[in-house]
Amino acid sequence: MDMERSIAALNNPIRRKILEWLKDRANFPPALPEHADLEGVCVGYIQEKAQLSQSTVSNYMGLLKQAGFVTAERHGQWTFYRRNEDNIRAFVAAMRTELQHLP
Amino acid sequence: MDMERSIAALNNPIRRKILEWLKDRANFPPALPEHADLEGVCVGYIQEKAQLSQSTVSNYMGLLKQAGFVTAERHGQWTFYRRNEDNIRAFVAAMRTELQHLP
DNA sequence: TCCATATTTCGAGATTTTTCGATATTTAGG
DNA sequence: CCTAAATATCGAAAAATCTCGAAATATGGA
Repeated sequence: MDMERSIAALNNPIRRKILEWLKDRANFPPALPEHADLEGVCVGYIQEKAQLSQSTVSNYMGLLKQAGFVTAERHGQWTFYRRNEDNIRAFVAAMRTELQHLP
Repeated sequence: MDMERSIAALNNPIRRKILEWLKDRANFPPALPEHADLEGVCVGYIQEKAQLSQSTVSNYMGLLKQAGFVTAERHGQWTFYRRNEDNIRAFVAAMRTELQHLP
């Protein structure tokens, strides 16, 4: 759990938005039929919503991945990103422990 | 609750350390007798622990204050900073709500 | 093999953040 | 009023981040 890297990854409103969008696949266009069974969302769909250049979004996803908030899975030409709920929970817990003055 | 400003304020290891130090007055030198009844810690003591220039620490405390994590109280020449536990709790809760995928 | 598509990586200019020393401000005390 | 002490503010250089377009890589299909 690298707090430094995690907080840096969250220190950007679009990156935080992406994490929120990924809570629900329905926030993105329907998957292609051949991807129907796959978890996660491909970069192109995320880019479309983020309204940023493709390379910027790829960079963003790399930062979120390094921070452990998402995992990436390649399927053919596509990379599917999805939230890593365990790591996200662990980060929230760590923040709470570090910030809050617990008795 | 300005998440943008709050996260930016936390996006620095020394600023986070300062918030941790402020959990316990005992992390700093004993207060002067005439300050014995006052909550909070003066900038000089924080600077001593942070090992950064006076202006940097003053700037840091300003950022933490703007984010709502601390409050400042002037007493004579001194400014005493202390944690705002309510706001810190509120921020942790907001982070949890924003990040975690709650059912 | 060649091409099209999806994504990553690279290089660079623009912007923001960091951090400092110098200066200004505030207050206490003589 | 004058000085000293604590803190805040200002201005600037260095470092980091943001964001893009171009180029490189990976994959699937004709």
